[in-house]
Amino acid sequence: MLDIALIRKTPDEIKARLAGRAGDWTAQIDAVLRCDSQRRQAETKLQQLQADRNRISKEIGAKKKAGEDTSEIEAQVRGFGEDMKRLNEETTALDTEQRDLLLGIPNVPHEQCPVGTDAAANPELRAWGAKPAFTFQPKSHLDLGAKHSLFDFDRATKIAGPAFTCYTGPGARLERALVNFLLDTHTRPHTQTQGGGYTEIAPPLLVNAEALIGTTQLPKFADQLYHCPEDGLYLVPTAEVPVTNLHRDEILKMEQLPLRYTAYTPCFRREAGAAGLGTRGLIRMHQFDKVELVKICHPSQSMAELESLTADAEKILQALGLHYRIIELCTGDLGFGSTKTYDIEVWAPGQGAYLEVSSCSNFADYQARRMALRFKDEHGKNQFCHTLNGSGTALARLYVALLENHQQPDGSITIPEPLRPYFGAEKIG
RNA sequence: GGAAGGGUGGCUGAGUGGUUAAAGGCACUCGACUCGAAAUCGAGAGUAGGGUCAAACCUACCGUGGGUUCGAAUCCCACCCCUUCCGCCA
Repeated sequence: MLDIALIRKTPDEIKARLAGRAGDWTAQIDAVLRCDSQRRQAETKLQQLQADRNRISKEIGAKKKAGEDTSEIEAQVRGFGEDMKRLNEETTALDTEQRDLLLGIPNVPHEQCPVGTDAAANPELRAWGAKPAFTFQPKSHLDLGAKHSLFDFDRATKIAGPAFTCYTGPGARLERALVNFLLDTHTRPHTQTQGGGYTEIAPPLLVNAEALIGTTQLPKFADQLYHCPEDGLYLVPTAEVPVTNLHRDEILKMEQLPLRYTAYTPCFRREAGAAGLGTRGLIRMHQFDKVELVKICHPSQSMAELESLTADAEKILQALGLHYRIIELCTGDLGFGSTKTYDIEVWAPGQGAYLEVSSCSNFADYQARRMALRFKDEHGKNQFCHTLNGSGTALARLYVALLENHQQPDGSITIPEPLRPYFGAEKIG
């Protein structure tokens, strides 16, 4: 969430920076300012009363010890109780209201973020490789999967429902090979050209509400989450949630930064109201695998870390010989908590379209403030960390791109060189 | 799921309803002593909110939330977490 002190100090600047986003946030900012002023007023009154009571109560203690009569002074302070109770309820309510309001206000876009109203205004920053030239009409991954029995949508629908799949035989092995290849790539010792250096995490797949509030999925996007109400737990929509929250409510040492984590998890999303759900094969499903990259760093480093995070995700696509492009999200298309985001889109010839396989974002201190994630700076002061994350990469769509880009005229699929040790064969079919 | 025990600062560990402004110890920071260090001595040091140019200062925080009381770490209630044992279980 945004810093209330900053909103109080420069409300017009905050409003101006939020103006680039979808929706009008002016009223929301005014509401939080009004609430903040009422809250502080009530809080000051309450504290004044508490101070008086503490002083008098201490006097009573001293007098009793001295054997003096205290009935008069006790009667005097007895009346404090009701006023304090009322003021306490008032401040608690205002405090809750203020937090709720702040949780509902998105992050301010970074100054460098291109201004625009929707995805059409997202600039393409660069591309790698080129669309492969086929001497035949390239097939969709659905046809290729059916030909080689790589996955089974019908039976997955029978046992779970639509928009689920079941990988089978070599298809399941390919999925597993990709997971291992991605994790190995990100966790190997870091080098400037090859990336790496992330610590592998295998987190819980069910998380509590506090964790989801920390990374902004709650309270605003509750309808996208699978929920187990009896236990107060939610299925993770992305490893970002458990991994970023590892250090929630912690004060880290500056020397620990940056922390770089990678995690493979399945991701569960209700996709309520989403177009194309269950009709485009592996492209949009309720459950998909993903290898996530998460960084927690010093504020001065977050922009540089965003560049290297994106580069680390790109290396995967390069290693697999897949053409992709980098899109920067404009202010109107930016995610709720993000201040700057790059999307990586891989070419899928069977779809004739680019597919988003990674979204790399710098959240600055927005998530850190929500989860009280701080570090002690060189002056011994607590500062909020900056957090980042990006897919490295989403598996299902990478799988689509792999099949569709490396398909051969005879319908077989060539496995890219770096993946062969993991898959155990040079091709499928 | 059942039973018992326990949750106090960075760690450890006291704490009969009223100088708890949380003892003592360890670790830490600064200073003194020293050529330097160790030892010793002295001082300081938590988090959050309010307040201030900055301070001073005020308030809250002893697992969490309620309650009793003029006053709660301390008494009462509910819940959460940890440990051990039993049950169940990959």
